[in-house]
Amino acid sequence: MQTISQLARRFGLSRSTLLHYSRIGLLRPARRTAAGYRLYGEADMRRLEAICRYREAGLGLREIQQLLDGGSGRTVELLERRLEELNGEIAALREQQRLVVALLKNPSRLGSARALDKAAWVALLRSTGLSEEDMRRWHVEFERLSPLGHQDFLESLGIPAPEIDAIRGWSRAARAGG
Amino acid sequence: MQTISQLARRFGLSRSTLLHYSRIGLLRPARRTAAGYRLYGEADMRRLEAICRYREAGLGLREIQQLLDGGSGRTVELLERRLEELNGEIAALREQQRLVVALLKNPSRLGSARALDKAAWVALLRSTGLSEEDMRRWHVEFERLSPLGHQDFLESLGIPAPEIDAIRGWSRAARAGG
DNA sequence: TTGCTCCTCACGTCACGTGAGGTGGC
DNA sequence: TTGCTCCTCACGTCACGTGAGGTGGC
Repeated sequence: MQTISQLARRFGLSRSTLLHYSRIGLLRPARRTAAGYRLYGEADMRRLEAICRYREAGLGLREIQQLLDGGSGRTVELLERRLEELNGEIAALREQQRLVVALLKNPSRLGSARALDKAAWVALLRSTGLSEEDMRRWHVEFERLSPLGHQDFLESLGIPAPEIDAIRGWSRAARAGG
Repeated sequence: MQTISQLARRFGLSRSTLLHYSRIGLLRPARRTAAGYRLYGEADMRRLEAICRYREAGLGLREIQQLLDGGSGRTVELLERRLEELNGEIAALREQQRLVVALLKNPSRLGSARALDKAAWVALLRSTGLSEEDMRRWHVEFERLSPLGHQDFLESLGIPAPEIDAIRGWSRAARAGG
């Protein structure tokens, strides 16, 4: 007979995994000591081996429980269903892969920020809770950290040159003054 | 301006998904009516488009929020990381597929582990008290003492060639490094 | 007034992980 | 007595789904 941590070590599992299996009734220890310590025996080890095999195949704990307790009548059926599930999951991940590659290849779709005009951008910032004063400070900070980036950004919004000059003007002034 | 259900229908999402995005601050409506109804505008729609694109690529909501709010500086980095994640996930599912097929092909393994395939061998070693780390060291030692014997042994377990190469690869590397 | 939409909690999902607070055993 | 192991709650994870109980708008 072995304690819960001994069994966990032997199978390369965590103690909390076995606690979990015990709670849900997937693997109940053969005995308990007077103090309530779980004691696992030979039959428990064999059951745990089977559990690990099915887990590695990606079956859910509830399915495994059905297989082990309800006889092996539905084993083949469950495994074949799992095989189809796996095909679907792999196909879905391949599709995601395709999308990520497409995004990496075509940077224009990366940021929708470039597509926003001034009004939309201001609305967006407001909708995230920024006040007029917050936006003013944001411009000042942008100008301080990256003057050229600030210029590019304002141009990308389609703001006319004189207004850009004005914005950058008071952004610099605020930094100097504050 | 549109209500939450109208926006959901337009994007093929559920109302509770948009409620969720609103709660976590990923997509906050531009306005609210006096009665508290959410009202979404143009900028919100553009943001939601971007959210959907990244979701289809499998990014987490927190990552998407960082991308949309924190600028596009880390976009490429995040997408490349996602690509690597996807490679790992697909490989893991393929391995599961292999295991399911093995179980279906060899019904004797469904019950108790009789044949010494990989799973049975690992279970055996584990039942003698070897941890994951112990087994790693055991492979390294085997590779050092008898590379060809190591190869033969792995083949006898029915392990596919790429996995054998991988195991022998890190076995050699560990020896060189340690 | 009837139906439909909207709102905000609050709990459930899946397989555990992570403390908190308390106790057994050498 | 010290240090280690064990125990049982109970909450967190991730992206929502699903009621419950109450209200706005045509």
